[in-house]
Amino acid sequence: MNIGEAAAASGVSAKMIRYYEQIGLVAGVARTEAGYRVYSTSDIHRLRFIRRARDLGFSVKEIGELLALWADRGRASADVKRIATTHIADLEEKMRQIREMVSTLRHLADHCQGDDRPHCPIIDNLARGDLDEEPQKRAARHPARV
Amino acid sequence: MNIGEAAAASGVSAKMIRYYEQIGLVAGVARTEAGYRVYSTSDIHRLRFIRRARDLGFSVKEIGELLALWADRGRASADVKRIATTHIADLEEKMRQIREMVSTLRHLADHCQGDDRPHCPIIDNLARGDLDEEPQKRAARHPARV
DNA sequence: CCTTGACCTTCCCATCATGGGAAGCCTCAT
DNA sequence: ATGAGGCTTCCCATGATGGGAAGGTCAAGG
Repeated sequence: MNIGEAAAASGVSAKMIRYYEQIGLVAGVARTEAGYRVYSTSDIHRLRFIRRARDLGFSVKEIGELLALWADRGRASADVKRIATTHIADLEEKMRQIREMVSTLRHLADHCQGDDRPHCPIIDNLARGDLDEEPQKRAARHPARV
Repeated sequence: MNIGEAAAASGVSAKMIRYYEQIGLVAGVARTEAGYRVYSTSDIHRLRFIRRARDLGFSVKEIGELLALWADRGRASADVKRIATTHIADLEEKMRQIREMVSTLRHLADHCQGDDRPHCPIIDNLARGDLDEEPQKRAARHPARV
């Protein structure tokens, strides 16, 4: 199987397949004499695993760990679960941040006339919004970019 | 005011202040003879506006538009509101995606024993999870990285 | 047998917002 | 005058992804 067919079969773009190979997420596969990459069905399975994990928002680093556990017949399911629950917590933290933004924004937008006059609570809030609602909240919020 | 003081006063790091200047979000400010940037209080206000907008998740591009509207005494509040509501919709879309991930993951994690045995529904799902629940859903999901 | 188009290869660049760090200059307090 | 700490510019890295160029390869049809 060519990389193009592998991409179609796995749902991972050819670009990304090469990238995953480069960063070591998938081992270098076989090559034809001309240098074309050749994929086996087990390579495809691995790529599908990766794609599914990406769809669930796992980082490449986490996927590497999951792949290792997948291959490890003597794994402890606790190790898998730990990765998953940590990831869930990350996602929930992001959701919390977004929810807070949305609630502030919606409140402001609801009070904006949205007509052709200049007065606008949204602009007002940005222009004189308090800088320091709760300092440590900001500090906690800052690292995680939304 | 030096850039360091401006950073402390605005909540925007010196690095980012220089960056915003470079991409034109803030105009080049005055300089001392030695080349040090000097900030006025109105510069600080602008930086605070930017920081507040960043905290609400606006992109740099959107902030540029908001800054222009802020400066425009003849603006229509409808223009501001449009930017805000579009942004709200973006955030809500992200939230929806994350929520879906979390719900899948939580379901899987709830059924994982988390002990020292290898059996694990999380790994099983990744390994043989359907690739194509709803193709167009995936397509819609893909562009927006979480 | 040769051409053509669709593939493949590598390499470089861009995104977006942010931080790290080096090399060198400036300023202020001692 | 000296040293600490600030400032300057410049380059690099992040994470996951796409775009595109230059050039090699393969298969099908004339």
